Amino acid sequence: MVTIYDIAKKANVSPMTVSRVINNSPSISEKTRKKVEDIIQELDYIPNKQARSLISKETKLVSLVISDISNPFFTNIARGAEDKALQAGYQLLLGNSDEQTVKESRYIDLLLSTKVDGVLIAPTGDPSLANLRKLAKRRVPFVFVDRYVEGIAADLVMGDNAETTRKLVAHLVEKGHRKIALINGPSTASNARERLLAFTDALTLNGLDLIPELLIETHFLQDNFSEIVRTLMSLSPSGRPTAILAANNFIGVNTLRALREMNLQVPDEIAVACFDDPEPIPDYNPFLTVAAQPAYDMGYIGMQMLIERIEGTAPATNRKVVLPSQLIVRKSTQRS
Amino acid sequence: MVTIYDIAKKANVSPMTVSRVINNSPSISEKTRKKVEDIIQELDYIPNKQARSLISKETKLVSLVISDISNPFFTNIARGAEDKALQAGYQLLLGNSDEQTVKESRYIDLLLSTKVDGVLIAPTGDPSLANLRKLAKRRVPFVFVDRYVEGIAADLVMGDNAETTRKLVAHLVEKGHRKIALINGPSTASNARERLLAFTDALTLNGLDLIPELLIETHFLQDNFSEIVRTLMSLSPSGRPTAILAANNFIGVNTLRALREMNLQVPDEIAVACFDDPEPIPDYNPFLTVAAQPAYDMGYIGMQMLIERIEGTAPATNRKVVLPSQLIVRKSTQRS
DNA sequence: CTGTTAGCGCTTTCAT
DNA sequence: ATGAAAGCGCTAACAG
Repeated sequence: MVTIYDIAKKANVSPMTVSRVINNSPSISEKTRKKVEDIIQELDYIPNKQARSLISKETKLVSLVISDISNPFFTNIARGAEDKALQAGYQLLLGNSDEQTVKESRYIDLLLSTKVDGVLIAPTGDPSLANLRKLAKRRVPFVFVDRYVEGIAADLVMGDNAETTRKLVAHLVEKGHRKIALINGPSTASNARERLLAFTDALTLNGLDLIPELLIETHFLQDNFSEIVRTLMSLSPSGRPTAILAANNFIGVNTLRALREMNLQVPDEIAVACFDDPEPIPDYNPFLTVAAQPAYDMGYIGMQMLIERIEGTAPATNRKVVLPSQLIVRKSTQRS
Repeated sequence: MVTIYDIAKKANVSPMTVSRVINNSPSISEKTRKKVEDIIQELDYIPNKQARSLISKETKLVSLVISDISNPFFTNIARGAEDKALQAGYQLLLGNSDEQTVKESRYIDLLLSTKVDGVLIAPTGDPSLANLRKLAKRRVPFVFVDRYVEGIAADLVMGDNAETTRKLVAHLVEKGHRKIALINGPSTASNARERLLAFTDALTLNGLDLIPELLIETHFLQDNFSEIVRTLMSLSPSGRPTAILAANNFIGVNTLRALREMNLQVPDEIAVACFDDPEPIPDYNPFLTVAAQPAYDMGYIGMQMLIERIEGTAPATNRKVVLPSQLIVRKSTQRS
């Protein structure tokens, strides 16, 4: 391996001079700089970040901790985050938690040892608090994306859950639905809590009754959706929902699948809408009505805030960026 | 920051003893081990990987360099790669090349400086050779996924392009098509080359003429697909294709979009099929007929081979793993 | 403008 | 079973 010592020897200067050239120090004569740079070229020298980090205490590594990169919502967050990171000279470490706090915890331990400069995280839910405290204790800056955790402060970029829920409910009501079921994420997740709250508000606002049987709490990633949907549709004809609102794209798609298994026609027999677009390439074969959140922007803005925190250019108070979603009405709520 | 010196002092042992405890060295008395471990717990000590890497020459960092994480094909590769990496104690750095060799090159330079232990890469095409040589020169192991580059050897995991192409063409022929257009990727990419070769073979095999106007070479990511499709469909009625085969999901979806702009009905006026599924969650609203490659497995197996190379447990000769694809016939090729 | 010294946190090598 | 010394590749702090 070529080190600054090899360069120094060949150039008849001290290693420190080589270090200065690498770091574009101004106090280097043009002549020496040229000489050293030529030899760097010749020997194809690349600085060793490990050694540099040991002194500088920065690694130029950041991490994105999300539920599952396979979900187009998180995919786009990742793409936005990577773009911003690279642009600022940071590299992105990817971690999937699969909504499991334990997996998230193991990953955070790794990050702590790797000494990443910061973490952009969509926490699994309130139990993530312990994991985030670990970061805080070691003074590793982190920023929330999509969800936050009570009891620990950080910059936050998320969708406007209240407004988005209102829009979705309003759309369904406008289509004539008066019995709308909500298949929600776990109440330990801030976005699920906010969506539930907004949902009940929206019902009231539209003069609809709140029917407890139609409020389902489940998980964003793993559950027996067939059974959940079957139970909903087995309610007495007068109590059965005519529309289902799913709290994320994964639930939405699985609801669709469950209904297909039951041979129920969407949208004729039941309407379905959800948060987040399951389409990675939007608008190619639209079916599901969705409220699409600007995932790419969330990742990009979140990473931007994180880097500002890392580099100390962020304001002292924590920022909260709330991004609007876009209602995209498609076939799944358009009765023929 | 807590270091082994802090632990050592508090435990009345030498830093070396602490190091031995951390690394599970057998030559430590149970008593000392317990004492040290307790203090590690108490002070919440986490080993510094940077310092360790400086000596051990390994970072437990690997990188995945792909075209674009937003493409579900690559998303699934990433997920497979991350699962395997984490399982083996490695962390994954993500890099998007956007099919640009220059961007890929910049990223490789970063990786070289970060001293990753290995790289799993879907090279942009033959011009990537210089980038790969940089890795080889520094003895950074790499493995090809999806595509390879002539002139440099490495383990490889890819789809069976020949067989997949044959299946797709056979399906279209069976549906009665005799004029099939191929909208292919750039000939600098190995998969595009193999697909073109297999395509012309398949035509011959099925007794169809090879019509040069129906063989389009474009890019996997950026191009004016509207114009390409428009040109194809503007051919004389006798020369116009009745089916289009797209060389990846992105081209497939954009072809669909272009046809919609032109108010041409798929599949009634023209059939479309493509390589790779654009659906992240398969089978939720099937439309496009595709040959789905096992992307998750590609990522997983590729990472596995990479780790074996890194750890020296791989065989001396380079391995080539060719995975079969699955033809999924959907509406876009089923005339009503 | 350039060089010397010391040390980042850890492990290898040799002692004891 | 444990420790002392040296050094991985680099840079901060000082000196000249």
